[in-house]
Amino acid sequence: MVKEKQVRSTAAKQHIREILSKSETAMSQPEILEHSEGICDRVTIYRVLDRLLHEGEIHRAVGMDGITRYASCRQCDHDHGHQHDHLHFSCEVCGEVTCLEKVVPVLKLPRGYQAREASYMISGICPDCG
Amino acid sequence: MVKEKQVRSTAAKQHIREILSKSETAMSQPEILEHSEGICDRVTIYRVLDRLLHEGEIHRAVGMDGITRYASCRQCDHDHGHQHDHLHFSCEVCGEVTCLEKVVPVLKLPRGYQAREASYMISGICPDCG
DNA sequence: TATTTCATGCAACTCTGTTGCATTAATTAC
DNA sequence: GTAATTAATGCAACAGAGTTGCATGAAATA
Repeated sequence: MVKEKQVRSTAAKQHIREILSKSETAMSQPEILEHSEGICDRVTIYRVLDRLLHEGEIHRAVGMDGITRYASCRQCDHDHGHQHDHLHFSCEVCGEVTCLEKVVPVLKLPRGYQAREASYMISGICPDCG
Repeated sequence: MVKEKQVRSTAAKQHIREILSKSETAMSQPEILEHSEGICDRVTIYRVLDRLLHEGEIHRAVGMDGITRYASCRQCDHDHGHQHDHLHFSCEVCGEVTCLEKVVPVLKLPRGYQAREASYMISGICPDCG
């Protein structure tokens, strides 16, 4: 019998969830920290993000700069396997990373490879900066 | 008149180029350092990789771990714009990142976005570890 | 061979992300 | 409501990728 770790609702978690759900762009830990008004430590932010990630409330994408950014799940299809395989765009001018939830790359993984997580990132110039 | 910076051939550059061309997988700076037999400093490796990247000899992909890995250009199509938009697979067991040069994701970037570099990464379990 | 200019080594640094541990707070059972 | 349980937090310290400044060394060119 495996004991499931119970999910606890805390102030930090609610706060971070709200920051992400209000954001138009995917946010990194430092960006979240800026908007958190000192509600918690930066380590806590990392840990809350991990939990939200595992609980399926948010997804992440790694930018060309190697920084992980998080975004809440919106248009993703929870009924069909809960995939977050849409494209992300990283602007080289303003630095913002945007979820392009409607753009889902099509590909065929060769035999033998088992996919668990995808990160599709294109960097360039976004409409606002172009 | 803009003076082009001349391309110089050095021992470190040749060595690193050879390491990458012999590798079956995309390599990070620490991995290259391990195979470099102390031929040069780790900072030099970063700088050489930057040069090879700009000269179009190699391409890079950022893994889910946020680490940048480099691979030499082989099957990429130099005659048609020199794109390195193939898929990369990051194994969660052995940690290796492989170029799947034959798998090129198909997508349509929305109007207004200008692409300059792409990084398509799927993590999971590779055929050797599955 | 001398000159020019690029490449290298070294040290120090920045930044993202992680870990250990003692303390605090949310659940649960009573 | 209160005590017991266990997860969450804060803090400090750490790890590792990647960068920068500067003096030195080594290609390429004439």
